[in-house]
Amino acid sequence: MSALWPDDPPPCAPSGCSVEEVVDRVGSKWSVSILIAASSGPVRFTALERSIPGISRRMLTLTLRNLERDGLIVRTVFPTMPPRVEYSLTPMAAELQAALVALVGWAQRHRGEIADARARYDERAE
Amino acid sequence: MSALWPDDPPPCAPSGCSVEEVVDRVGSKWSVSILIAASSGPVRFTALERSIPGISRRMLTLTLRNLERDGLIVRTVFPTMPPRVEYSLTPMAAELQAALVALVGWAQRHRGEIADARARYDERAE
DNA sequence: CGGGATCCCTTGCGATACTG
DNA sequence: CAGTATCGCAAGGGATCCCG
Repeated sequence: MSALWPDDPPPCAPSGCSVEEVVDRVGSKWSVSILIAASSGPVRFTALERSIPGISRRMLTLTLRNLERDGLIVRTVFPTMPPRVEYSLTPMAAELQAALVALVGWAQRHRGEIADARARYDERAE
Repeated sequence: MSALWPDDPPPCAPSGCSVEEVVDRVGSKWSVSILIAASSGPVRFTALERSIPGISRRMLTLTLRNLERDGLIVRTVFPTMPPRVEYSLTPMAAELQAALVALVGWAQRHRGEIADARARYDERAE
């Protein structure tokens, strides 16, 4: 077998690149918002809806279902009247929090820098 | 002004939630792969293409343009024949690396757990 | 309160072909 | 080598209405 080309970057990770898995899981528009909003303990549906500006009922439901499917969120139904449903993070998702917080922190620190870069790029292209 | 509802989770972050900005920037299908592949120093177009399995020429170009626009990647053209173009991370992107690596590490550690959760969820729904 | 069902439009993205 | 151009589909996601 031939050796890898010397100037090629390593293929993302040893033994199979799971980068796309991350993006598929966390890259949907609302996943990160929901995971962060749910990190402060069990949260109800409506509370989530209020704390995430701009999200539609439909996308909140869909994203919650996907997160539940992936084992990141636990859905608990209290059969009361009116119904009460609580969402909370699994231990696996709690572990993810640190990375997510780092990511959001980075975005906030460099928000202005990015905006400037965009403006310059767009102006230059006009 | 009324106080926030006590049981509402905090709105993602103090002073404006930039969570969606992060996701928009990093959440596109190939961004993370490219950023990681480019972290080992200046990389040429073709080298990137080889090290990211499954990416199309079109998406590589488009994603690189977006990353350049956001100030995450610098594009350097050497006017030789044949042409030679190198891509490298900006300091801002280098700072992002740590968070990205953490994210990928998390995905790899929990890959099996997630697959299991999915299988159980799907079986239960059938 | 916590959703599900539909409609519909925008976009991401792959495939393919052409170029300096 | 390092792209650009065009086509076309399928998924993502918003709006709206309905329901137990």
